[in-house]
Amino acid sequence: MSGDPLKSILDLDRMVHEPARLAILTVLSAAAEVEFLFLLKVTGLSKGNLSAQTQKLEAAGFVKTRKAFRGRMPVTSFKLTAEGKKALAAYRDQMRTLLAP
Amino acid sequence: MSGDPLKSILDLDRMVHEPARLAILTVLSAAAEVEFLFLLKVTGLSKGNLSAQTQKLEAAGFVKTRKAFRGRMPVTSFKLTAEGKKALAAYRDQMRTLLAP
DNA sequence: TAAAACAGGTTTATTATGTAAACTAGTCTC
DNA sequence: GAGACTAGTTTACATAATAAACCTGTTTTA
Repeated sequence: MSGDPLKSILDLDRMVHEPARLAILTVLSAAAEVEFLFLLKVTGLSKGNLSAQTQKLEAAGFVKTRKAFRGRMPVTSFKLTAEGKKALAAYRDQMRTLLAP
Repeated sequence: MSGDPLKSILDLDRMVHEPARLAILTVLSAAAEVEFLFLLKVTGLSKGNLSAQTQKLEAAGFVKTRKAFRGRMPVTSFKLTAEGKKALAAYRDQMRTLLAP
């Protein structure tokens, strides 16, 4: 199924591979929906970085953003799309293969 | 032994994490010493990129470069240093931990 | 109720980084 | 000895991540 496992390293999905985004995706993969401030705490990213990275993930089609209000305060929530789940699963498979030998 | 596995994603060693270098290190970890042109073929990197990345790995202390001649032609060879082996092993451990849950 | 402090983010600006294209020094071939 | 080739290196460019500053609205406090 797979080609050369070594050259496949160069094909790693950079959108997933970047540590900040990998952390975000990992959290999202474990819960149905997650709020901005929760992500902020569990990942330890800065607000600016978290905002930028989630926007990139959304632009890539891996994450769906939902904006709402709780009382009068804004709340932004994220969830993985089907495509995002697929991409993360593929990345994990590739990484496992690389770590195996 | 480890702290929060999520936040540890952000501590991934970037010198190892970069795909081009991860490919190089992976090859080096499987052989005592490896030549430039061999690396070029098995990794599929461009010459310029391979040269740049091996120099970074050397500057980081992960790789030792040896320059010699075969006949009259230059041959550049690389091998992992003890520090390089340690860094790669640590990276693999971290990645395995992240993929486990 | 005006001012100050805070919440929840976003935008802009600054670095750093990876990558490719062009170059170099020397060798081989015709 | 002119041109092509080998084995790389250097430079220049384009992306990218990160931090700092900013913004809109809300709550607190004096």
